[in-house]
Amino acid sequence: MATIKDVARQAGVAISTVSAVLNRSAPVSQDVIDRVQAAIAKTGYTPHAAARSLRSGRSRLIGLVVPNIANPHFAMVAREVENVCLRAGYTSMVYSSGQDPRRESQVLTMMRVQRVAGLILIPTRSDAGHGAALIDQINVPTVLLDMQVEGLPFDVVKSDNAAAGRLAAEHLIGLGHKHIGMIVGIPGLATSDDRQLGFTQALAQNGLACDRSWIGRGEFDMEQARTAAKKVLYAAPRPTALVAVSNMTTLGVLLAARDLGLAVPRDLSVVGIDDFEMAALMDPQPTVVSTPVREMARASIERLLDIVDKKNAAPQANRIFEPALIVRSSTSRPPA
Amino acid sequence: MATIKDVARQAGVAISTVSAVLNRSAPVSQDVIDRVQAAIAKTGYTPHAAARSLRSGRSRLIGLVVPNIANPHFAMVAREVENVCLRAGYTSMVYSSGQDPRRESQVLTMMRVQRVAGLILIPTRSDAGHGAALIDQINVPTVLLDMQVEGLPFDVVKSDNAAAGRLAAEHLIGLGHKHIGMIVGIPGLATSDDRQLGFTQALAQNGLACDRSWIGRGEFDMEQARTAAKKVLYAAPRPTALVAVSNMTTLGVLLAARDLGLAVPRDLSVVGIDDFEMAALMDPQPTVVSTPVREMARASIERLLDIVDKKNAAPQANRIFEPALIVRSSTSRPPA
DNA sequence: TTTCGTAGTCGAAACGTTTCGTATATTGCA
DNA sequence: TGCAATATACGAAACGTTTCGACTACGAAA
Repeated sequence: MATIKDVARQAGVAISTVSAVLNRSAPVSQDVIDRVQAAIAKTGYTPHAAARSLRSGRSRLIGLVVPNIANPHFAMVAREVENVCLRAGYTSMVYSSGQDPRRESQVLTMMRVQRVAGLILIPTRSDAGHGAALIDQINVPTVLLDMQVEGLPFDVVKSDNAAAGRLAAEHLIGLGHKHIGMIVGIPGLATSDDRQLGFTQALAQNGLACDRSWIGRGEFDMEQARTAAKKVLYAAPRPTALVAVSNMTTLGVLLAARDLGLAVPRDLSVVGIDDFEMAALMDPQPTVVSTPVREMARASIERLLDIVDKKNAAPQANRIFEPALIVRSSTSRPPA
Repeated sequence: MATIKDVARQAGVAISTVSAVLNRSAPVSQDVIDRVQAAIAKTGYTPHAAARSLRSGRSRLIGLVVPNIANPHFAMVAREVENVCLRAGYTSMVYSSGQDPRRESQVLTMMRVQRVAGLILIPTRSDAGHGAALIDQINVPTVLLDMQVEGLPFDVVKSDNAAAGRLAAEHLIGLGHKHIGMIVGIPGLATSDDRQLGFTQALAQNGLACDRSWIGRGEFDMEQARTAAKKVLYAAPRPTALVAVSNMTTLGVLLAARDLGLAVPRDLSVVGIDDFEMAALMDPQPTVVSTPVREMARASIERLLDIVDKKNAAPQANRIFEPALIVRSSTSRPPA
């Protein structure tokens, strides 16, 4: 492949001059600019990112770590990040942590090997212990997406998760449900914990108790949520409504209801947190607390690039987005 | 950050010896190995991918270009590729072409700048003209996924698209439909063309004509497919069944039917090509010709790594996977 | 006319590795 | 005991850039 040296020879100028043209880093006469550009075209020169980043110490690579790229929710995040990066002359690099701290660590190492200039991280845990583990694995500007991690001093872009849980519960309470359960995710993960907290608070404020057996642990996975929901639905008395902590959880709950021959919403109301692109074509069409995924993704990458480009490196207040209830057909008044 | 130099100093050996330990590229005594490893642990050394790839001329980066990472179908592909790469010590880099040749070209340039060691490409067009344009943009081992491109000498991993179209049509014919239309994608794109070809052949073999007004162009996009399908469904006589060329197209068709107040499958049967993970929770549950996405993705990355690692660089016969019909509730006999 | 500042260009060093030829120590064998 | 062969370790060059100090012209100010 042609190198900057070939371009320089072809244009009859010094290597450093070509570099100056390429980076607009020093004044160059129009004549030379033209010759260099002609030489670039003629040689088919493509800059060598590795050489560039080795010498300059800056990589123009952005790492994105999501729980699972195959989950449409996170795929959407990846798409937004990709778009912003491409426009800004950065290259993004997406990897899945699989919600597993060990794999997360492996992925972070890879990101370090690649010397990414910045990181957007959806963490696998949010407790202080995990924060302590993460802190010496991360040595670049980072924005946390979806939740805070205790002990990590990075900017956070998230939605108001407690509000989401509250909204879901209040909707069901408003419909007259008294026996409301929830399928949560992984304890120690703020998205799950906060949503559960809001849920519990809403129940308490309305004088409702939540039986322990009505809380199931679904691990953000469809099949696990399905199993957990079935267990909850075997409880006596059986809850008449269930809140699902995430999109995959919602699918699991819906399948569990079907497994048990329960009609939604007649026998069981379900409200999910996080919306589905295909909601209109689902059966039932899920009532959902939706979160502005794209806006959040965009906010996080834009904030990150600001920091990386030194436009505004000072840590800022967390960006917190408001969730919104979307009522569809998976909820109704409880059976008489 | 610690460099190999720091490790060498700490271990009291030469830089080249550390390198030999790191890469097992020369015999080193056990004593030295131990000292080097201790030094690595102590200094927290992380290799510098850019320096490594600059010097060695090999990057251990794999590029993946898909139409749209936000489409769950392609997100699944990305996930498989990611997994295989991680296990093999490679790093993958996913980008979306947006089905737009200009953006595809931009993405390919980026991949060249990054000096990827190999490429998995789902092309935006498959005609000879596009092949000619691509050939001088690609200078690394490449595997084409989903379809061939005329004039490109690369290995191909795809499904039997004509068979998919045939399967879809034959299912509808078997149910007794006489008026069958199809919403296709972009002409000049083999996935679409071949599926349409199989579809047309099946009709012809069964003595059925396909009115031109029953073919709509949906561009692999939900909204465009919706519009195209509505137009087709305004035709007189209106088709009693529609085949949709892709997953997004199927969604568009289903929405179009709903827009026009047509019940599926009572008033209109629909069979899609490519399955949905959430099929069980859809209304109607789509009858579909499914394609082994994950297996294809895995086959393509494994083949690519074989080539890149020089294990087997000779071009091989295309890998062609067989599609399968999955009958659900979006198809039935035509209205009397 | 001299001096100074500035636009334009150049050359060489440096970034962190790998690679390869060379040097040294150790072993096996005559 | 001596010598070839082998096993280890080393040093320096090179990969393709960016960066920075130095040099040359030339026009403006004194």
